[in-house]
Amino acid sequence: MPGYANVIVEIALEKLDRTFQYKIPEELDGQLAVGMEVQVPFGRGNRLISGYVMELSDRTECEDHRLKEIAGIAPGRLSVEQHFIRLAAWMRETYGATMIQCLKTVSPIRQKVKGLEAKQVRLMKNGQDLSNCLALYQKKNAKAKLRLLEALAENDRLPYELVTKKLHISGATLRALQEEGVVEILSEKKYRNPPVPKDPGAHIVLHESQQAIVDQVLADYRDQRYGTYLIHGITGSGKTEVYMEIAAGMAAMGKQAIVLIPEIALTYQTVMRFYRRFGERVSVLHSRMSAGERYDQFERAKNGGLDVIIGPRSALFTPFLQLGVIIIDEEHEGTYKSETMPRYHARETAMERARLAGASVILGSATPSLESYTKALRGEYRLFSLTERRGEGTLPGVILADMRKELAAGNRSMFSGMLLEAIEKQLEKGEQTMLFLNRRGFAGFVSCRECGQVIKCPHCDVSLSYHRDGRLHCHYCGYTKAMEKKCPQCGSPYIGTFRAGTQQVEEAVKRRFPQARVLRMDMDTTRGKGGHEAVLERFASGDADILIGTQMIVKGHDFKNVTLMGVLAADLSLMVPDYRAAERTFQLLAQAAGRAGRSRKPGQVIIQTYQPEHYAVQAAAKHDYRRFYEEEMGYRLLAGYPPAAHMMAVLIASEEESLADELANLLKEQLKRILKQIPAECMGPAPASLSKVRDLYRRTIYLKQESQNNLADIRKLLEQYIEQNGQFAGGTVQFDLDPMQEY
DNA sequence: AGCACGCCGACT
DNA sequence: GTCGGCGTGCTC
Repeated sequence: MPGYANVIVEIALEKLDRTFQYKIPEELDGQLAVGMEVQVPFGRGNRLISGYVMELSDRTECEDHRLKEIAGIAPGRLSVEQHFIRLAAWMRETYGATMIQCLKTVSPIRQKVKGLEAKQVRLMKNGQDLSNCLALYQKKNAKAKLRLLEALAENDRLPYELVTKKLHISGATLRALQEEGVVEILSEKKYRNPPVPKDPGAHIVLHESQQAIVDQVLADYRDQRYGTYLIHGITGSGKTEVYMEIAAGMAAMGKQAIVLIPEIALTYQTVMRFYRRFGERVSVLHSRMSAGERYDQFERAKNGGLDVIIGPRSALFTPFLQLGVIIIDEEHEGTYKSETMPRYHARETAMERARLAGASVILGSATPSLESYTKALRGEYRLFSLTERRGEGTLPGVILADMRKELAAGNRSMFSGMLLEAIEKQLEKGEQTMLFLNRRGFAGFVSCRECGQVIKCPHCDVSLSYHRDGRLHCHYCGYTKAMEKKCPQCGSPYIGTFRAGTQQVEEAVKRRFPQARVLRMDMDTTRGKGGHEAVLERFASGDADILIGTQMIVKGHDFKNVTLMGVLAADLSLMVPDYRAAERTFQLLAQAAGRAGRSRKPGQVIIQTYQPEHYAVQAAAKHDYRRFYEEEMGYRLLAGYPPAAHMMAVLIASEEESLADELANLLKEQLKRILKQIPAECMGPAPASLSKVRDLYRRTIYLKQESQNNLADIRKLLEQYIEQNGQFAGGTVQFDLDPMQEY
């Protein structure tokens, strides 16, 4: 039996990102396990605080006499906590962050104190009393107290943070003042009501291909085969119904389901269907929820009050005691990757949680990520395909409009003749049109409007970006050259950065079709609560003939009367300097192409492009995922990009530009030494694509290696180096495994 | 975060 | 000298 336990203490301070070793007393021998909550004596006063067991061992690095004994096991301990501690440890190992950061991400327990309480300091004296106090402290030379009272005399309530940080009042001084009755420390609690469920009890009849998936997953689960399943289902093939039936099957066995969706606001319809099916037993988390509301829902989940939870990434950490399945809808979406530390991917983390809990994972998408599809082909995931549309809808016909020909024919407007004609007809028929402006990656890439050629980095096969210094830069390797005056391919002078926004499109449409009623949906028109839904409701109710928008209009909304989808600048996102550019483009186009004609009326899609021959455009137009996959995978294999290999971005940031460069070079030098032991391809340092953000100068280094473990080892060595080197105090270094975006 | 230690100026 | 206040650093 191990005699020692490494415990991480329950203190909301990141400086304590380490474990403390305790002796295990005889009476607790054999009762402790990793993840358990325990009471330990801590600090000089030996006050009892709670902590979590991180590790059990029978050896110690400390001299034995310095170690204290664990006082006892915390009451109300639960096995979920155990999973969460292990999950946090896995995240730290995989993505590189502090244990505290990982624990905070994973466990609502740690967040509750901070999230629920907004601490304030309030003055309790006024008038004569106050003057007396001030005089007294002046006499006693109590400078800190005086400083605080003067500040409070002007404003009798101040946030706790401000008092301790800006006014430099220590906790000890504040407590003394509270004892004297001069100030009061308030902690405000905020609770709000959970969302209200609506009309439960609807039932669904599944198509046999759908039923087959449900049966297989549930049968495997009953046989304790907890696998991962990828459902590749075209838009409208009824994936959501499959999810609901699997969740219902789990609920019947007393097991719970977590359903992850990319953005709650964009999948309102999906959420409503779950409400109708599960009523009180389902809860929805969304990003606008306060920490308190979220915590309430987690409590409900823990107490057995829920069968299903739906939410974004963070819903993955719902403390269900009998987790049966984790479902990830639109698994290819970039929002599943966290942009703050730890930079975890919800898909991978879901697998780990499922592994710990003994649960199944369902991934669903019309356009699976290359990562998932590759694993499915290798047999690591069970692959299901749903190839038929539910109901009467059929896949719309897709026409490509070659914008180079339009230009050659003298059409310099943003609409092809074909699209104008089609819109005209729609207006006559009284049917609705959506215009999708693919504006992802507005970054200043440079393209030729005659031949469609994009200027690329000779070393990296990504587009070069035009910077304000008038030169072209590669964000991966740092290569730079002067701006071209003519197209290097065809010599055309019509070369430049591409610019177009939804506003310009709206104006152009209004000019061309003054009689049409036009709605625009973008960041500007949807700002504020319920902005998306308001615009979509208006369009759905027939308030407008044409809806213009970016990404957000192609996701998850079914409009019965929309029979034309026009895609402007389809290839815009092909030119983003990112190895995932083609994948993103294909996903967006395929989604747009599946959007129109979702009722009895047949739909039509017109895609305007400067590169009609590009495989991402071609495959999307033909609704042919497999063709896209083969081409793209060939490219990834050739260039060594994920999923053919793993990649890690090292992000260096500093307020001082020279220091950012210095640190980047220092890391590169150290990397060169490390790479002698663990070989890997290394690119950079280079300025990040947004080389200055919020007054921070940013530099990047990229690493490629076949094994994820090797990258993790390199990261650990770099972390060690950074910790030992004092020069890194003026900057930050972050690591991002298999980044979803360029930096 | 909380607690003790040690430094520093003021006062008997 | 000594006392009280205040910043600093450590916590198995």
